Amino acid sequence: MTKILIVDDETDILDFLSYNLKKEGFDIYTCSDGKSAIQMAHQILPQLIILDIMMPEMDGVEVCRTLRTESEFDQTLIVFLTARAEDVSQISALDVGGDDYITKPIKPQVLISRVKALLRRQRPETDEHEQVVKIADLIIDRQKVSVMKGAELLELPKKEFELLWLLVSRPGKVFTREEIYTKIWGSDVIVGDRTIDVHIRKLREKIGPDNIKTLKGIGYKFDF
Amino acid sequence: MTKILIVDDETDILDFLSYNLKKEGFDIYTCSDGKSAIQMAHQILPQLIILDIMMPEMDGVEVCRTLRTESEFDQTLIVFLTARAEDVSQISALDVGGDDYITKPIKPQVLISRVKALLRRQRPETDEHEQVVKIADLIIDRQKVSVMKGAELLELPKKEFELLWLLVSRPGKVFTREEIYTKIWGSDVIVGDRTIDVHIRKLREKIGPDNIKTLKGIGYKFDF
DNA sequence: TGTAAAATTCACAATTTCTTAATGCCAAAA
DNA sequence: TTTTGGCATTAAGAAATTGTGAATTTTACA
Repeated sequence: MTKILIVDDETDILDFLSYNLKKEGFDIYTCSDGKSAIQMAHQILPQLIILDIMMPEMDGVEVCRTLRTESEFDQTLIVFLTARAEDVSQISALDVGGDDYITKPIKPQVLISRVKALLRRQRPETDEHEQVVKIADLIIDRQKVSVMKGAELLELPKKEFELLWLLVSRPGKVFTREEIYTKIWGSDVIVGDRTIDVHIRKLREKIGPDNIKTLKGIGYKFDF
Repeated sequence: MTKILIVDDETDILDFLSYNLKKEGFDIYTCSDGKSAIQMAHQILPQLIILDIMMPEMDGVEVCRTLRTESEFDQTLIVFLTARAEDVSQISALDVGGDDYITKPIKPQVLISRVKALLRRQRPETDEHEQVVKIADLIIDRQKVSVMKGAELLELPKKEFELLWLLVSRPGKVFTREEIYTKIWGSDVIVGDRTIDVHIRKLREKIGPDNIKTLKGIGYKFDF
């Protein structure tokens, strides 16, 4: 079931959103301030977080920024609630790692279709806790750290596996070198420019040359 | 898995309790004030709640009283944390519907045995894991702590057996060293870097070299 | 309390994986 | 056509990780 965490200091809005989304079959969690939101997010690990921008103490943008520094929330969708369409904070909100925003007053239909659209965009099979991804002619098992290519079993070394897992986590998405560095090596490790190329090459050697595409000057993506 | 909600305004204590209980395999949720505690309790529906009595705004006794008015929490165990054994609030705490109390300073052993005792009282029977596993050319019997390899009977020493049992409990899954440590030694025991290797080696000596696979930088798995 | 088995440690050896550096290749820009 | 920027390829050696035999410490229990 899709878990959604809603954060707003106004109880009315919390109730309103909860009601409408529960009706659609989502698993709703609520919370009324930024600090608890972060705590809860860690425990719930929701697929989507709806964040009011205007909140006392810690506002939505701040919460988002905090969550986005943690790799745990890489895949978590974050939607902002904002009072007026013209609000400048919308821009900074999306800058900070938000995926979308919804303006008040909220129409249930708009809310629901936005939420569904976002979730649809999200990788369908790889449900946060999902440990097996089937894509192209590959079955990638996170727990077994193994890849089946057709009937053949591949055992990739750690870095290669992580790289593949990253690319496959969002098929079609282009990962910049920067992203790949920070996610696989961590931002404090410094490695040369060719390191990623080499790993990409080894992956291609093993899983075939067609699935991993190079976009010159931009990055790599997994295509299928 | 048993869910435990811990409520305390002091982060140190929260961390301390979380750490010790997680180590025992409980599913831990935390929260630092009474109001959020009630909100979370509804969403998590934990089997047990550990409540600090002294908290700003809404104290533990108050939280307990509130929860006890709802039938949803009839079966929920509530344990109070209190600073001194003589604290009069203990009495009112238990009056109010608490199941037990623990006094600070908290000793991990006391904490754990209290919690387990309460849960044991609660839960009549837990169906244990399968006791005999047949895999590859092995028949592994948990109760007898013995392994048949073909027609040959092996009697493995405790640690070796536990390690084999762990690996075999999820064939194919890679267990990191970290996992192996915490599951077999417990995260508070410190053993050297080569200890696992040595046990793996002894296992391989006895059950044959092919079934236990090393994934460098990741861990070990049982393959078949 | 003595003793044997079990568990752990240690110092290296053996492997595997990762990174780099040098060079080639290609397409787009000058 | 030449230059240039960016990626691919390769092989080599660094670095990280695991394996091993023997020694040492612990533990279980007679």
